[in-house]
Formats: sequence, C-alpha cells, structure tokens
Amino acid sequence: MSNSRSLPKRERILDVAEELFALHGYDGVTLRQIAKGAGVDVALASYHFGKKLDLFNAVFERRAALLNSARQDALRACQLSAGSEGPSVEQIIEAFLRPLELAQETGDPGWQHYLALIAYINNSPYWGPRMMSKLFDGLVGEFIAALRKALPEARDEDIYWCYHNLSGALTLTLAQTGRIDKLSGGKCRSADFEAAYNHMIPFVAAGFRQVCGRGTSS
Amino acid sequence: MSNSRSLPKRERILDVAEELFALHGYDGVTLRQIAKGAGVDVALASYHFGKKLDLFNAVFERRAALLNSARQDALRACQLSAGSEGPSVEQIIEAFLRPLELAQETGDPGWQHYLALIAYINNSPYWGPRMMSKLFDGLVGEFIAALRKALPEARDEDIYWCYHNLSGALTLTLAQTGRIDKLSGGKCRSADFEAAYNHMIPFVAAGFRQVCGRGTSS
DNA sequence: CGCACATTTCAACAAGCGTTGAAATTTAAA
DNA sequence: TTTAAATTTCAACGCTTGTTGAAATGTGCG
Repeated sequence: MSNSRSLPKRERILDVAEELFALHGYDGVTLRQIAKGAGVDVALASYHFGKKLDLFNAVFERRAALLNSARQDALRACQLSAGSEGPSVEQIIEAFLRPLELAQETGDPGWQHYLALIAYINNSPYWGPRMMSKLFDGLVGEFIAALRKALPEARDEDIYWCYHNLSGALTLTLAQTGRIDKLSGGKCRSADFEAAYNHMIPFVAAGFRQVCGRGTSS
Repeated sequence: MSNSRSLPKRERILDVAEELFALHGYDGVTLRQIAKGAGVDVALASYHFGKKLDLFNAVFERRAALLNSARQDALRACQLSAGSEGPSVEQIIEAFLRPLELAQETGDPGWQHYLALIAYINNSPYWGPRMMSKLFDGLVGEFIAALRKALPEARDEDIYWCYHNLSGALTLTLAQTGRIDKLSGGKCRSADFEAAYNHMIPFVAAGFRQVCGRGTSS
C-alpha cells in the first residue's frame, strides 16, 4: 500500500498485510486485497506463508523479538542504574513504554501499523487469549516482578489489576483510533505517542501507588 | 445462541448478532451464522434490518439510550449530593463506571455482550471514529466538564489525555479477553466487573490528580 | 550456454457470501 | 370466516473467497 516498490516481494506482502490487518482485523482483509496492495499475484502469499492464518501469525511474530529485546534492555538498564533497592515505579513504567516510541523513531511506518495490530489482537476476545501469551507473557512477568519489588506492601491481586489498567490505556493508544483528536477538538493528537506516554507514565505510576501502597520514595 | 426460544424472532436476531459481533467483529460474522444461531432463515435478517451494516448499527444502538440515561442519572445524582463546589473526581469516575455494573445486574447476559461490542468498536481504528461519536460524545462531554470543575488548575489537554487513559482501561475491561486471568494465575477474573471497577476507580482518580493537579480535597 | 532451483503468475476449483423476489405461513381485524 | 397485512421461508442470483496444481519466469552456478 505505502511501501517501496523495490523491496523483496515477500517483505512487501508482510508490510501490506500488517497495515490492513491492523486497520480491518483478520476477517476484514482478503488475500486479494493484500496481493493487490503489494503489487503481486494472490497465489504468492500462499507460496511464501501457506494459509491465511499462517500469514497472520507471521506478521504478528515478525517484529515481536525486536520489540521484546528493546523492552528487556530498557528494564535491565533501569535496574542497573538503580541501586539494590531496585528502580521506582515510574522508571519501570518508562522502560515498558518508551521502547514503543523508539520503534517509531526508526522512521519505518510499519512499526506503527504493527503496534496497532497488537492493540487489535490484545483487545480481541477471540485472538487475545490465543496469541498474546505466547510472545509477550514472559517479559510481562519480569516487569510485574520488578513492580512487586518496588511496591513491597502490595497484594498480588492489586498489582495485576493495576497492570491491567496500564495495558488498557496503552492498548487504546496503540490502536490510534483518533477519538481523542475529535473529543479534544484537536488539542490532543492520537499520533503523538510522546505526549501520550508523557501523560500515561505519571498517571499510571500514581495509580499504582494509590492502589498498591506508597512504594519506595525514590 | 444462548437465548430463550420463545422471544420474538426479531429480538433473537439482535441478541445473537450482538454476541457474535462482539466476539468476532463485523467481518468475522456471517448473516448465516446469525440466522442459524437464532433458529431463523437467513432472509429474515434482511427483512427486519435491511443490509448487514444496518443490522450492525441496530445492535449498537439498541441499548445505547438506556446506558446513556443510566450514566446521566448517576452523574446528576452525585452532582446533587455534592455541594455547590461539585462532586469529587472519585465520585465522577464512579458515576461513569458503576452503571455498567448495574447493567450486568439485570441478569440479562446480552448486556455483557453489548459492552464487549462497545469495546470492539471503540478500539477499532475503522469503526471507532465512525460510530462512537454519534452516540456517546455528548454525555462524555458532560463528564469531562464535571472533571474540569473538580480539577480547576488542570489544562484541557491534560484532562483529555487522562480521560483517554480511563477510556482505555475501561475498554480492555469490557472486552473480557481473559488475559488477566491467565497472567495472574487465577487471582483476578475478567468477568469480575466489580473487582475491576473497585481497582479502576482509585487508580484513575489518583492518575487524574497527579496529572491535573490536586483538585478539591473532597 | 545449460541446468537446477526458487520465485512468480495463471487459471480454475468448490464453497460460502450478501441480497432479493416470490411463495408460504401466521396474525389480526372485520 | 373472509380478507388484508405482517412475518417467515424458499430458492436462487451473481460475486468473492481461500486454496491449489501446473505453467512461466527469474536466478545463480558449472
């Protein structure tokens, strides 16, 4: 749809599928639309990826490792910079969110489509349970462990509900629906991830502290 | 799918469509699946509602007025019980969320499907901008006005971003993906709306206060 | 070149899609 | 009961879907 004509065709299929799946969902996109967008015959998608569902999975998995290691690095870094008492809630949330922004800074518009695809999958009662755990639960567990250490008085149950709230705010941000643009009369823009995270980090950190106890004063 | 066989067929079509659209999205459901679930011929959906898109809209609009007036009542009530300085942030958030729980208490499982459908639409970059504003923006504006009054030092931009975070946390809750069940090892349950709101209200209120100034002490 | 192999297109398939006009049935009033 | 209208089913339409086997094209090596 929006990609350089000279890339290998296999990658172009992934790029177009990524964009269309993120916008219309799995069933809202046909292999023919993807093929047309990539300037390619329909059968080529089947040749490279097999069934439609396999293509969907390939798109979802393509950038997952990169995203996970960026987040992992950010968590490790803030754990090192903090002393033995561990990083603050803000630092942990920051390590969770900022890598998503770095991904955007590469200039590859595909990253934004990919994040919107994650939002689609995570919010779907059908796809969410089938696809999210495998790729993301491991790292999420590490972040939650870090949060538990930063909030020693918290009950486990409270931490999970707070993480749920964080995940929801993030998901709606990644979905890029443009609703906040209209509601705010243009004062806020969905595409401005930096502004979104600048507001989300103190918002979520305050929520964690309220629900899970004051935590380390940092 | 799950509905009494004796209801008028037109209502049964709406009920089944509601459930299936919420689970699989607009394109993931066929009129034939809906008809089969309702124990009805395919053509009957067209007779009552016209095109597939009209049925989708009918499902979305059916419960909107009821939900809006329940929320409106809750807001009015907390505004009356508060003095001239207006209700606190917590009270406003509570008026925004609790009516969703009351809907559940009617015992009609359709309400839960309807809320999941709202989550699907609100999180969709395609449907969100096309469908949410018309039915919900008016009332949301009233809630935001109330929040602005409770947080007099806040900049408009900050209030909208905070509302965005609230909307995201709520949306993921309504979607009922069951992800928190798995993550928490069963300590938290997606279906437990009361627990979700009990955690969400103080979480979100603290976030508002952190980002938008302390507000009235209540 | 000539040969093997990967890539890409072509053509077609059976199945399922939304939609519609006409027939059958039920409902309700006279 | 007769009659008209509303509801529901039946049967079919033209079109699109995902998928596949065979043909065509491109690529790199001897």
